[in-house]
Amino acid sequence: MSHYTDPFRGEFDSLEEFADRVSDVLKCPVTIEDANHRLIAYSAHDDYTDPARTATIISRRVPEKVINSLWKQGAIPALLKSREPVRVPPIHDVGLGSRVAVSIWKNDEVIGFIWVLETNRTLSPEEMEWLKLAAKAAKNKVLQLYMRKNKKEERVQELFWKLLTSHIAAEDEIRAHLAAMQIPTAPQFAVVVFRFAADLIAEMERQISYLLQTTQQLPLLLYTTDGRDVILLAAPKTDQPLKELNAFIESFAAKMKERFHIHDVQCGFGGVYGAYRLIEKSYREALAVLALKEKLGDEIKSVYGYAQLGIYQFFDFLLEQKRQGEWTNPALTKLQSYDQKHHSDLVKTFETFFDHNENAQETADVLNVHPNTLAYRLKRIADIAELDLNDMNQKIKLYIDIKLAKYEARG
Amino acid sequence: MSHYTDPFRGEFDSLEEFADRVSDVLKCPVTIEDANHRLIAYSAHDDYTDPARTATIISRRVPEKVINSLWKQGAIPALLKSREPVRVPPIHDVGLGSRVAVSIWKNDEVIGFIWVLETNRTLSPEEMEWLKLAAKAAKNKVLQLYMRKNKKEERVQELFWKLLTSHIAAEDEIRAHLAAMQIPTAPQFAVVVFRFAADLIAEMERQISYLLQTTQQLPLLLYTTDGRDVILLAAPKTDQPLKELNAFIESFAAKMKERFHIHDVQCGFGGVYGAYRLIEKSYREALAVLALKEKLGDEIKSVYGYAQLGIYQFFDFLLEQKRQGEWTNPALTKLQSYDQKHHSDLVKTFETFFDHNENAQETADVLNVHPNTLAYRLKRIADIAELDLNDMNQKIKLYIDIKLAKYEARG
DNA sequence: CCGGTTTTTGTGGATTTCCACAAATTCAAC
DNA sequence: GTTGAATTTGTGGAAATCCACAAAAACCGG
Repeated sequence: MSHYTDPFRGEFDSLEEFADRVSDVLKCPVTIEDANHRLIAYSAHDDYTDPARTATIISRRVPEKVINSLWKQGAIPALLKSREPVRVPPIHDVGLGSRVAVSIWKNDEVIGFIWVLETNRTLSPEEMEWLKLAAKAAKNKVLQLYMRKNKKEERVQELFWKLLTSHIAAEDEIRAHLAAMQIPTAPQFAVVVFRFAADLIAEMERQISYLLQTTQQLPLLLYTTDGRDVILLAAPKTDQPLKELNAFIESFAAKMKERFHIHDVQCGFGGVYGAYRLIEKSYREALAVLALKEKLGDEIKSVYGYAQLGIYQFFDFLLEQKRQGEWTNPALTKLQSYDQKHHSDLVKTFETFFDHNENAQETADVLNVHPNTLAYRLKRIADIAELDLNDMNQKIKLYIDIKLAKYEARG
Repeated sequence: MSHYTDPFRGEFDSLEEFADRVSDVLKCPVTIEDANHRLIAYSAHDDYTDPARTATIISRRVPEKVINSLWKQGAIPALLKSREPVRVPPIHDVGLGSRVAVSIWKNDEVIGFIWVLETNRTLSPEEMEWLKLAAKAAKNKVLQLYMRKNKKEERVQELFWKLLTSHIAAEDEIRAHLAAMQIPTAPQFAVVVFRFAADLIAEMERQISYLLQTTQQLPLLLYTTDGRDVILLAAPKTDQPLKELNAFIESFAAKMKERFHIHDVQCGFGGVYGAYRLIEKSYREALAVLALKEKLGDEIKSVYGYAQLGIYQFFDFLLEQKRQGEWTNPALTKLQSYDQKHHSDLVKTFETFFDHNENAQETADVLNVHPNTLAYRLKRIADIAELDLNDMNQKIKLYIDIKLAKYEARG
């Protein structure tokens, strides 16, 4: 244990062997992860591990909730900033015992981590120094994996683009390709597109990739980028795929903001399908959502899925129709001219009423008027526009025409 | 007063003179009407007339409510069947005193009526015979008017067709033509089309024309026919034109049924416009309503106006889109397959719910289920289709897709 | 036929809506 | 300014909705 010997010098056949060596030296269980918290290797001769480590080994990746708490607690940010070992106090919530970690660097990029679980002892400062040496020694081995993975990823991305552009039509062929690349199949999937404010630079892409890799909410089969867009093939597991996808997107956006201070992420996803040849359709739909968001802004702020676009799905068609034919809604025209003449807000009232699901209370609150006022205005609208408020059909038409007018104005 | 003199032999300059003569002979006020109850002439030297006669003379036509009661009471049907005079007892509701009437015939067609108001005397049988002679004597004079009017009508119809087909574009020119034919202008109008079960034969056309002529609910500017269709240019007077038009159509259909036993009359009307060049558009819209009715049947049974078609206005367009693109609503698909598998009625439930304006009570009644059942099903629908029941947008989309599927199935 | 799930119906009470009417306020035009 | 119409707000009671819970009833696979 003198400071001029490097216990990690020499060749190791595998990272497993290396992990065992580190474990031997430090007399603690050791795990080695890549930059995305995927398990690369772990020491085998340990009598005790905490639940977090067990789970990591079982699933070959660090559980998301553990990663989350390590972010919150500050360990991961620290590891990403410095080459010094970091001690993490126990976090009982997620079954994490006390441990020490160090990041593995290649130039100025983190490519992995070594974790040392302090089972019933505490590493001495000297041992901490050794850990630093271990991180340096691990670099080359980890890098090899990293390179190999990147190579594979390139080929996979190429396949993804073929799917996104419908360059392979035969379902069998697609299945074969996926199998060859060890990409799991899934009964249903959808294309998700995140669109950032500017073209993606390497640094940012790494952060995004990191976030996606560590997400375990829903399996991500394929991944690629295109200018400002990050494109994913996500495979929801339950029979409520839309909920899953929405939750995933919300959490992704939240993490982007909180960890990397990146706001301004738009997102859309297409239909959930079960046939691979429909990937292209799902992609088109995802792009359609984003295009609509650009136009409509707030109107559909919290909508991500094409399926949830509702009537906006066919707004492009309608607008085209409207522009070529003489499409007028006399009812709307009357209301508009009434509004103009009397400085009233009938159109907006109706729109808001429908925006809030015909809920009187809610609408009145939003408009800052008495519920009776709302009722009065609706009656007025019915009179002026000769609209039968009991006829959903007519109401829908008016609503669509109002939205369409807005859409047209911006479009 | 002997039976071998005809007091109406000889020449009369005008029908007015003739009316006076009849009045002199029978010692009662006399009015002469054409087949459509328009006033042609009336005797002048009368000291007493009842309110019905006064109104007739003022407006130069028999008030509609009087016509109605004469139909109900049976006088007009009798006059149309026989050449014998008919005595009508007083009908106080409409200000009608006791009177005797006879129809004026040309071949086997009624071309007018002579009315004799029995002010303070009752016609004797012999006087009734004289009245028959008067009817015969009036024939030629009335016929002249009738011919002249028909000639004019032909030219007017020609003009109407020009308008219906947009053969005259300049507003001024149209206005000039109308003025030349003494057709009143109107600030707003719409094209109404009645479509009968079969091509119109002369007899039926006469009945229709009669009904339209005697309608005073709303001014009818122009009239023509085309195969099974009767085409009108109607000019609503109020600022609730749709209500007027609907009422007119309902009452027309009711009278058709009740007086002439003609069912199976479809009807549609186009938009209400103020510019003559839009007559063609209104006509196209009226035809669109009829075409949709053919397809959708019950769905829009009680809708006549294009404006009230609501979402169906753009169904043709949507259908086209649906057919060429891959337009699927996964939510609907899921519901349908659920229905199939479990023999349930989720789609129909949702549709009915919306058909009845999202009214729980009403819908439950129509479906013959407990309101709680309805609530349960809706929650189930939300789960299965991943539909947010608080999001009007999504609900509308589903509703439209349901209707569109129906429409497609029939179209 | 059983056992479990899904669906339907029932109950009761808190909450909300609906409606009619009236008072107060605003607005516009004379 | 005044006047009258249009609009907003307030009030109260009947009706409807919402919700949670529970008991039936129907359905389904073994």
